[in-house]
Amino acid sequence: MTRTIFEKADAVALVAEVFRDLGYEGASMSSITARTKLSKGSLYHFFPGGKEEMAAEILANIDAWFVTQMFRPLEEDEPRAATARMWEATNAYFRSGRRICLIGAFALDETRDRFASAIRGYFHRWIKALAGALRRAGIAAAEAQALAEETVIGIQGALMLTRALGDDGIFGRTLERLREQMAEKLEGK
Amino acid sequence: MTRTIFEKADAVALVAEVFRDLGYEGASMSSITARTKLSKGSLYHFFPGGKEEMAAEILANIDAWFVTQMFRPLEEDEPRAATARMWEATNAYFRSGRRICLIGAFALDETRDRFASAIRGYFHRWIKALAGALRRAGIAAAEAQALAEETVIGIQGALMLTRALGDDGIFGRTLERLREQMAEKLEGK
DNA sequence: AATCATATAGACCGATCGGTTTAGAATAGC
DNA sequence: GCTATTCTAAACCGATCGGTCTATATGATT
Repeated sequence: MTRTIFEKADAVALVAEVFRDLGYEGASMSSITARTKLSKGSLYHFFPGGKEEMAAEILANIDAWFVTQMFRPLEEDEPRAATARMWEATNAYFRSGRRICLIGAFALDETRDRFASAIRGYFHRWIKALAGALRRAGIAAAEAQALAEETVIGIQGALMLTRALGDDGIFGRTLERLREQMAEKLEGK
Repeated sequence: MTRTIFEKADAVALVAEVFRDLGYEGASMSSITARTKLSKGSLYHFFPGGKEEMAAEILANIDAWFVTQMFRPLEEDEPRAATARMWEATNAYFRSGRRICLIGAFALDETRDRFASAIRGYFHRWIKALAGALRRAGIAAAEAQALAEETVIGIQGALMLTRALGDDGIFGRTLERLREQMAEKLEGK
């Protein structure tokens, strides 16, 4: 019996890609084992709680990435540097639109109910952190909040339309438009 | 054996709501029969091809609604009246954000592969029809295309964020913002 | 080298999946 | 009012579902 060693972090990343492709309900244990090359034994060793635990850890893992790479910088760093970093992180994470937002996808069907607080927490913190940075950069509170919301809406909408049309260009030009729109408000203030 | 009579159109609408709630993979035949009160016999009478045929007919049905209520007016009617009608139709159809876009949701997982051309066709025609109306209203071709794309992105992003945060207000204020942004470009031109 | 904890492979389980079939009730045409 | 057709109900089917379990291989500890 040959044995391949995996780290749990690898398992989380591999299973995440399957959920990203197939969705929570669409990702069956057999499709997960087939795509990740992890046996059921390995999967249930890492995730005794099965699919639900896999998804929960994946969401936590994504959230943690955004917290360190994006939310905390927005909350703590110099706002113009932090927003610049946000655009880079967004483009990198979503691979120029070829990768969907798993947390957003989960929000659209009943998977949302299982992970409602994680989903809400992620988007709430993103918007709040961004609004905070914009406010610290001198934009009025209400306008900062609205701009932050518009920005996240635009990113999510662009990810969806990219997949729907199979057009990679959409994400890049949407990000560029949102970035310029934000830059104008930052300068104008 | 009591018998309840359904029209096929009713069946399409009932099953559509189940797909909307649970997603394509999440909607099992048993959950469909339970929620719609249609027996398997009835469902397979109306849709001999099973789930896939149900979903295909639902998508066609949604598409047809948008074609008559939104796309054709945008393509043929006076552009300002047609865009005004689009905002009303959008708000009505998505029930102020409480209803998701099933076609968009399908685009996010592998369900997309089954219905790729229907999904692409729907979004492509929406953007093209809207861009055409904007051009006829005097906006330059490139700007009209970009504005149409931005608008659809904003609508879809708002639908997603509404579900993710459970906040009904998002959709309404996003629609209002997009409408005003469009109005400015229509006036400015 | 022997021991032990950890990790992997895959057979196996009951439940549920999508789908088929059979039987019977309601309606339409005559 | 009879018959043919349409539609509904639910038992039933093999396949697949998520999940459990056993056996075994590996790496760390000694």
